[in-house]
Amino acid sequence: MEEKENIHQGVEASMSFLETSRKKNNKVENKRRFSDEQIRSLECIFESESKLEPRKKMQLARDLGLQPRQVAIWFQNRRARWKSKRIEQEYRKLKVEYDNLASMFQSLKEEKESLQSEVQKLSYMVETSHDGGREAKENSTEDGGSGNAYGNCMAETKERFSNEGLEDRMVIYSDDQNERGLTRTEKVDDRGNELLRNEEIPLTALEKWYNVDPSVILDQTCSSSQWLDFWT
DNA sequence: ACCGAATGCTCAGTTACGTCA
DNA sequence: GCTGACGTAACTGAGCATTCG
Repeated sequence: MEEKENIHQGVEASMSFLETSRKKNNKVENKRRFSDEQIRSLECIFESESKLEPRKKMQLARDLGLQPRQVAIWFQNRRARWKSKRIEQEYRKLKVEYDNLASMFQSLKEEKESLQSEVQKLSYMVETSHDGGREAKENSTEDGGSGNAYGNCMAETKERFSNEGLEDRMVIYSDDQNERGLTRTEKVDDRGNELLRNEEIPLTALEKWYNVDPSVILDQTCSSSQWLDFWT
């Protein structure tokens, strides 16, 4: 009963619309909104099919007391509204994903910076201990060749490092258990062991694990800013 | 088979009206 | 009552597919 009244109301609205809709310049003079019932029916059909076949359009127009053109325009506008809503939803979803990635990138960036400064610190420590070795070697020649154990050890190691590959360096340490190793052991007892444990091993380990020179890592990570620029 | 006009549909963009705070 | 924002019915023009002579 109420439904029929609604449709009747809609039909009346549509009829008055048709009678008075067009005047000068083809402009709509008295635009009427569709009734709730008309909208409900249109929405109901739109849910199952967003495009209407011509026959269905005619039938629906008859049922709702509208012109087929009005039904076609309603579907057209409804598709447009649906599309803009969908674009809005997709935008929101992408924004959330972007924000998550951006914050993940930020924390990775901070972690990278802290690791870089740690590597720099370690490099500095290694460098200063190498310099200390050279000083020690110089001192040892001065006191007649008997020498400073730490200085000899470091000077020898440094020299080998500059001439040989990483694998060779590892062999040197294992070979030191032979006759040469013995003399070294004697000498190394006071300071050398501590040095190797605390400073040399971390460096060689670092080089072995990454198979690169730490200073190169620093240079590369700092300079390869193409993708970094993208984010910042 | 090919061509061009007519027709009908969709879409993006725009206009204009109705409603509401 | 006036006004600006907003939602929406309707229009416009372009592009595309189909039909028909």
